[in-house]
Amino acid sequence: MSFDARIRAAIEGDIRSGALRPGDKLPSEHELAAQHGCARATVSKAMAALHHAGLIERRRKAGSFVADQHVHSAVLEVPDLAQLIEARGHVYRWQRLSREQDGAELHVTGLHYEGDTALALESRTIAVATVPDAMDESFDAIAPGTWLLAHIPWTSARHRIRAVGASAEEAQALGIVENTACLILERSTWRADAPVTTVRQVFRGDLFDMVAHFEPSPR
Amino acid sequence: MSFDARIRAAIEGDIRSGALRPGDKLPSEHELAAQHGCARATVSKAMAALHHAGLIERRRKAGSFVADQHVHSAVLEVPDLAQLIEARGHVYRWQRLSREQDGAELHVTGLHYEGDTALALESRTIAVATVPDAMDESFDAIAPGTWLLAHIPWTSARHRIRAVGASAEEAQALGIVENTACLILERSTWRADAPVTTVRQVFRGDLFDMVAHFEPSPR
DNA sequence: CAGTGGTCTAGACCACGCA
DNA sequence: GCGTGGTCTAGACCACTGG
Repeated sequence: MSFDARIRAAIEGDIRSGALRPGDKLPSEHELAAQHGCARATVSKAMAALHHAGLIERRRKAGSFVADQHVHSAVLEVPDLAQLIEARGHVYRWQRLSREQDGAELHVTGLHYEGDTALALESRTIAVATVPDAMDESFDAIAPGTWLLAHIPWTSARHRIRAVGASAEEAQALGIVENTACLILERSTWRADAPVTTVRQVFRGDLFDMVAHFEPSPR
Repeated sequence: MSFDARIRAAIEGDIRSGALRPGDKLPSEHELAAQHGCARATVSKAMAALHHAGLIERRRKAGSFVADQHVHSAVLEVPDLAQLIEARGHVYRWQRLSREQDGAELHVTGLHYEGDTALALESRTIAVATVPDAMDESFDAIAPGTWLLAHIPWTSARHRIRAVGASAEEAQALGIVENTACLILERSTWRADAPVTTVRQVFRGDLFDMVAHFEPSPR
């Protein structure tokens, strides 16, 4: 194991086991370098990684300290529906319901099927100004999300997750009783501050959930 | 700006703007060092950061490449209810409903209030073996989650998010109609592989949602 | 002011994996 | 083989900030 990994593992272990508690002061980079018999640059790299991972706080002149606990963020797995459904051993299918152009916006709705069951209802708006190629696409055979992933460069996104009773229209499309609890995922996506797409997916609450992990460790 | 940040910004900008597309090859560390007039170690640090952020892939002998897009994870903000409610300008209150010890497990249920409205029903199990101090705590005035944050060292956690219609008991506790759509957050927490606590929180769907951000950039 | 982290250099050696 | 990234060294200077 590299010095880098060894130093990180040693400190992370002390924090996890409780030997080091939040607020405790760590040795200086100089001391750690001497202890481990390596150069300060190597210690610096390890400490930077621990800092980046949120395990420690660092202050010039004062030193490095074990960070306070903060269970307030987790890595959410945003599902790629085709992948998710096939991983479950079922057949994925996209059925387009509508496609309308309204000025600079393209509106597409459709259903994501897991086998013969409608799992999610999607309504999407695509900003034609940012993704002009979308105008030439029918989205008849390919889901807009899949198509967009392959056609637009990097983006940032904001997700909102809620629980809502299905409306009459939503219930009918999904083949469930009105007012059944559904998980709503709304996602807005940007490319360098230009809006790309906004999507609302209504999932059958009885068939779908989301999972998120919180790992305070640096991978 | 440091060389490190300058190099990262240059490459990230090219990726974001679309000048560099997924799969494109980046210059070698040697070339980048020459281009920017700095040492290879500095380039290496910048590239390692871009790799860690998921923007590039690196293969020995082959070189570095712009990574494929993958919108499949996001940072979920797991709410600290007291903070969240006070940020909304309301008064937060915890009301314990029950506390029972069952062998090595401590079971606590209660309500999280936003002003006079019950926002969430919580049922929690605490592993006494991992957190013995919990036996001396009534959880009458302080929510178990808040208490645990201050009393246990670092943990990992798994979250599951679902939409479910409220059961009769849940509906009564929350003051809503049975079968109303609710957001369920289940969280299990560990300390170094030892279970700490499992909690199930039932949120009123009409009053609560969760937000997550996806940022492909390094911070 | 003195000690800390933050950054950088100009080398070096190694492991990997493509040609 | 040989170019690539991965890691490391033994220095150095600077910026910040706490005592």
